[in-house]
Amino acid sequence: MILISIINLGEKMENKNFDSFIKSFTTYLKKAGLSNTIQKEAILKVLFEEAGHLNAEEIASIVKKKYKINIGIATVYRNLNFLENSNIVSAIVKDSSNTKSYEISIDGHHDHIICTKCGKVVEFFDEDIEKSQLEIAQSNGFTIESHNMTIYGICQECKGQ
Amino acid sequence: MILISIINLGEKMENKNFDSFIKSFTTYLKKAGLSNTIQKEAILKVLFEEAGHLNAEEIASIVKKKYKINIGIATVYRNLNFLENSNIVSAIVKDSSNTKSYEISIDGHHDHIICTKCGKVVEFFDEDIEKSQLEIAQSNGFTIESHNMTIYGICQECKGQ
DNA sequence: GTCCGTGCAAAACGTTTGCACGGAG
DNA sequence: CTCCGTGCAAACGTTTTGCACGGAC
Repeated sequence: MILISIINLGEKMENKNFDSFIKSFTTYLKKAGLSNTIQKEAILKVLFEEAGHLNAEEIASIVKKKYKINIGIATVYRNLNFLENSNIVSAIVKDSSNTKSYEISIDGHHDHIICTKCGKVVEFFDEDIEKSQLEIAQSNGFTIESHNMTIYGICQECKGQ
Repeated sequence: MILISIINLGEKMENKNFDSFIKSFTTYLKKAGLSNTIQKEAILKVLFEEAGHLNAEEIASIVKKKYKINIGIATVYRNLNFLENSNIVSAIVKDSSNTKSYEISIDGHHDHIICTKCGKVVEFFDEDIEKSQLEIAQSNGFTIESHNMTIYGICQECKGQ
């Protein structure tokens, strides 16, 4: 039941601006008996505005600089974990490092191509791959919860050099 | 050039027994100016025989118990990194923990479905997904180096409970 | 004798936890 | 007054690094 409202929140986020997103978010928190804070909002705003894939340290640093809010790294991790479990943000691991990078799920689900040279991340969504995954999981008796589809390679610019 | 011989080694490994595999491996090391050691062989043998997805600690522990070889965890990591870069072993991350598990690439490339409840790993290979990935990468100007396709879900047995 | 790979221990890294404080209801 | 979320610092688990030793050539 909680899961349903979480997923709905994720879906409702599409095509909205940040203010209305925060409104839904606060409502969601209240329903769960939790309260919104300036830190939670700042983390989300950074992910919303930077639109990149940021790790916890980067988020903390931007929050401090841009919004002059004192924020502890533990708070960032606590909130990112909460947001990830609520399907509001999603995490990817850029190869070679063991660091998780996060992005807001506002554009709906997509997968990633990452350049192993410059780190550039390109997003894509492929209906066929999604369908194949579902079939594979089903034929193996699995119910899909999530998946991670990341392609690593060299981008055009880096090939040119 | 180094990369080519590495990839060839990976391909040549299919359908061979461990002895001939080690022979190719030693040749590959010699070409690269490196030497084989009892530790390298033991790590590979464990991955070859156990056929599961083992993390560094597990590999070290099995090497010590089964082959009575003293091996330091640093050596295991050093060799696993080398083997991964040489495409001889590949790593997956079982969700929630941040630990890498390794498997030998002897059966050729495949992807994984992991049960988030019991940790069971099922391997699969899907021609259509592979093809789609190639097309997506190309249309974005990328040359694929590798990819990670992991589906997380609940397996039949865990659903039954 | 030189060099490379090792074991050990310490360090580094990303992340989580314990605790006391402060602000909201 | 209570409770929840926070900052800080310490702890944690995984992985990497520095160093000295020993064996292969």
